[in-house]
Amino acid sequence: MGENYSIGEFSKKTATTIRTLHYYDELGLLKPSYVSEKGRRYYTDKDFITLQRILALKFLGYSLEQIKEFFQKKTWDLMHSLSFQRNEMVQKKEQIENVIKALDRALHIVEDRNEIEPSVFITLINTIQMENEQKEWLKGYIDKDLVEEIYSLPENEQLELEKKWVELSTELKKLADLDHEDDRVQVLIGDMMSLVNDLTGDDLAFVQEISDKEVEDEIWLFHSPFTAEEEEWMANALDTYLKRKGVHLNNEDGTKES
Amino acid sequence: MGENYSIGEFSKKTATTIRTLHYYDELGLLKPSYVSEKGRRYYTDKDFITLQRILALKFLGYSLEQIKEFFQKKTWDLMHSLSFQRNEMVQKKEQIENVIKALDRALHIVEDRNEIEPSVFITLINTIQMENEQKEWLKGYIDKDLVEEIYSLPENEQLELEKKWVELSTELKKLADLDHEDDRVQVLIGDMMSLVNDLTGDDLAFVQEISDKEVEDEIWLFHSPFTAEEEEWMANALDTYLKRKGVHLNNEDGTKES
DNA sequence: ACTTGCTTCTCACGTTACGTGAGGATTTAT
DNA sequence: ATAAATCCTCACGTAACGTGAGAAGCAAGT
Repeated sequence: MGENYSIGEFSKKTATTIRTLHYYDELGLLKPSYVSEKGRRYYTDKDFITLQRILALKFLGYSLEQIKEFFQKKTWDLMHSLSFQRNEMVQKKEQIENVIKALDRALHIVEDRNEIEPSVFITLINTIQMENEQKEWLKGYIDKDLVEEIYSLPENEQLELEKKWVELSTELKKLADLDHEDDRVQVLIGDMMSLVNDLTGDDLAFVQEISDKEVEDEIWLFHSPFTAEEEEWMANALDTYLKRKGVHLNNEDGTKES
Repeated sequence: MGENYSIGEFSKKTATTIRTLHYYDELGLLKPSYVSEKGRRYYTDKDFITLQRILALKFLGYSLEQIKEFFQKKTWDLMHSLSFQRNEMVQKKEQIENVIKALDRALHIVEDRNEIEPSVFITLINTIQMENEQKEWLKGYIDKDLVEEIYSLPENEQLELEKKWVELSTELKKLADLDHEDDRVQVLIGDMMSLVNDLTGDDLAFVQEISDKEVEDEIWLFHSPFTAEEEEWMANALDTYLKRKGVHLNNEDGTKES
């Protein structure tokens, strides 16, 4: 009951390490009730209660420094303190949820194809990570409602789109040594475009718009998975594609039969 | 395009502090493409891509050390790595959710009564924190199904019970200088008992059972909000209560009218 | 050439809550 | 008394930078 425990006994009873008790002593958070002449620490039941307090507050996410203050201050606005702490924790939780979401999406894409281009992978993560910033950024370039629409896709459609995008990007990178007018390339470019169309409706022009914008002074928000050379190659391929498409459209508009 | 950026320019473009870039250089994570004779660092677009990779992986919760390894290793089991990371994050999330739950319950109790006995408060947090450990512990003493039943109460009932428990504990502590046979004390003890009854059905004996158990060698899992003296006082009050109740019960059993 | 002013450089200590020895003193058991 | 536990006090290590301190580099104006 009213016994004195050596630090070893006390640490076993409380499932706390000796080092931790030393540390709390050093901080002045929990001084043992009795210290022998030659410096040995002895704890009592009273100290146990103090330790419980410390552990409880630590569990709630307070730092040892804050706990020390609580112990010293007479007045402690519990209500305010608790709800503040709650906010902190909720934020942390949301942050973690974002990470989990990103991991899930990455996993979904990686699951069948165990190999993935690092650059494509990184771009994907960046896209997920900066979804919100990107939303704001994109709103500067295309219609706001459209942006909201893009990001309000149902979960699984989003996943499928991402998957397709990864596949196409990967394939395109593989073909980067072919001529940009090669049919295989043009097919992929076409697929890429129709993927974009799925998102943007039929506003093909928006692709051009975006690529023409000035971004000199801004922070580099994201980069494509393609190198500078690949980007140029793709730009050419895209030009070719649009030209042919234009012709094709004209054909359709003019004479229905080729 | 293919420019060289000073560390200041680069840090602005990438929204990364200079110190961070210094640090990554030191770790060998991101060495600037070019270093002048007198030690000035100059970065290029290639470095930007590397930085993006670092940031993306950091976002997913990897340490800089791990990221360094990823960069060095030829083979990188992405699938396994990602799902492992997912588990880690989910655990973290659950931990935080527990904390939030505890904060919510504490807030609910504190909300009207802005003042609360520290000892009562700590006990409450401990109770919440160690709910699972307690469940296992209690199962050693009372019926397992009963334990499950206690903890499977609907959310709001749980909250109300806790609230009542805090109120009663607080009131009891206030009356601790009165005689344990005082009627006001006995009323509170009665309330406490009926609260316990709400949880345990009519098994009054279980209170006795628990208090008689040996706990000498075990880790101290929890403590009551009462001091040693208060506990003795309460034990006496409880004795008195049970005795009177016994008489009363006998009365009821024997002669229905007093 | 000199001064002003801005940028960058390299130490190097501070942060948080302990973990992990090192080396010596003290207590307990035999 | 001697061996075996236990405990003591330094004191460095951790992760990812933040934050000066003091000195040097660099472009521009006088």
